Amino acid sequence: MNPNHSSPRTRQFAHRSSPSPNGDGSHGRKATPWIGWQPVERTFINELPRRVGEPVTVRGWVQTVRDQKSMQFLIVRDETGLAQAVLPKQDPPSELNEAVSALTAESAVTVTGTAVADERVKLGGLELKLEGLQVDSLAEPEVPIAADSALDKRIDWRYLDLRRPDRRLIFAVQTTAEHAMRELWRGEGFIELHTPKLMSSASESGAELFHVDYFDGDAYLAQSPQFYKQMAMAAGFGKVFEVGPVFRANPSFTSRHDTEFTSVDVEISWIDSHDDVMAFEERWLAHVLTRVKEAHGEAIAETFGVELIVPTVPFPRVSLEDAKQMLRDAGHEAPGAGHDLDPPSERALSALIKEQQGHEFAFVTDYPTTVRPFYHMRHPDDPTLTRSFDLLWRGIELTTGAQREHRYEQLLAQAADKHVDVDPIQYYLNFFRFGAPPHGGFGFGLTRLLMQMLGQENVREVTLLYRGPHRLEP
RNA sequence: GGGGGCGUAGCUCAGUCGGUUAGAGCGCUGCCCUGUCACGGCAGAGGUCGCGGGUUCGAGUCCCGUCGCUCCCGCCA
Repeated sequence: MNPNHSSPRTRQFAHRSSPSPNGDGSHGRKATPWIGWQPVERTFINELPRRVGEPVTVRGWVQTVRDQKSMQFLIVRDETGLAQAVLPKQDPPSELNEAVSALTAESAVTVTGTAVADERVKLGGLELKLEGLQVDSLAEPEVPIAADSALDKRIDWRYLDLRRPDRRLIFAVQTTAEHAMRELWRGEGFIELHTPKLMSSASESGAELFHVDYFDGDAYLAQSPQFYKQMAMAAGFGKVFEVGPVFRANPSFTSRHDTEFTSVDVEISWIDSHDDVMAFEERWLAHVLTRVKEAHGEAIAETFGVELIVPTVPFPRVSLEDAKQMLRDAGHEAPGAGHDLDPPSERALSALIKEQQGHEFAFVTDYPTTVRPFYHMRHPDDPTLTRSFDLLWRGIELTTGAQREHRYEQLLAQAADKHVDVDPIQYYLNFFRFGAPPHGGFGFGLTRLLMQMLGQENVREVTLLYRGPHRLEP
């Protein structure tokens, strides 16, 4: 990373030399001793209503301190919510009073007290009569980001940004979505793969490769598990999936690209055409969205203002050329023959289909060989077209899929036709020499799914730690 | 790789036609405040206006270069 980028942080810390409330410069370094009551078993904040009248221990972060003349209020946040602790001020102030006064926002604390119901408290109608406090780690005053800070700055301080409940929701949704994916895969006998991310050559995704030194030679980071999914087909695994990282060395500066992201990959044997792949994918996605809506639909609507619509199956399908005609008929520009849709056309097409058919998803099928890799199977009746598809959701490309060419001689012919150097990928071509089943599958961008699901405008918002051309930290 | 926009206090931003001592809100520090809950009140600290050069009596403002961020296109998921 370039030195200019990290200098603001360095400068910030250098300026933070003001004495801590402890007078020993110990901000964020060590826990203070217990004051007052020792802790009992930890209670999460969302369980407090069931513990009214009991002694409880709450552990979390200081959201706010309201230190008044005769009363102190402390708002504590844990991963389940917010709660208020209250402490009358003694004259002179008690040791506990002094400790509360010395707290800074975002400090990590453990508090003890009695949970009591009190209608005056707007925060859930209950509070903790504070009786003990330990500062597990005092935060420096003045955290470097706010809720409305620019995305890039928030990513600099991602762990602070992620303390916000709305950011946490993103990853709770991701967890539910992945779980639902696996639920369906497991129910249908899919096998999970973990394919290597170090490769000797490109996996033909069309994206640029990251080169790495590999002992005395060279290696590349995998752009896709494509070849290995197909190997699993040749191995007789039948149906497979993988959720894992892929690496793309494209200098892409957009809101929907990153250089490392989580790809969801599926491959299925003994299909008749790419229609079977699409039929699986739509059923699978409908299941995922059903589960996410069940678990988080309300929270997503409240937090992000987005209504999650569980799609009906089947999704609309339109061939690429028909899609272009639809666009032209509706008065939009569309790319010429032999070209893929550009992003504005994708957005316009999604909007058109939503308008005409009331559906947010759309499969665009039958791409010409000019825009697809050599291993996509071609139509028997029109060899200029492939048995392939993209899946659009709300104007964004979520998936590319296809039936693959499993016939060795035909595969060689298509490689020659596309001027692919077969020497470095002979190992891949070998997969098809000893009996390969007809098969197909798709690659699916997990971050793009989340972005669309939560109405976010940038994949960086829904990526735990974004990686881009100029971003390798934190 | 091509094009557009933006860089001013810790954060978010304003800054007129080039004019004297660069502002606001939030945050921070101190004091005050009988239950706050976006608490409130008073006071205060905090700025190499991204960086370098130029034009000018005078530059946050205009010009050139450069760095960074961002969005769009290309590429892709």
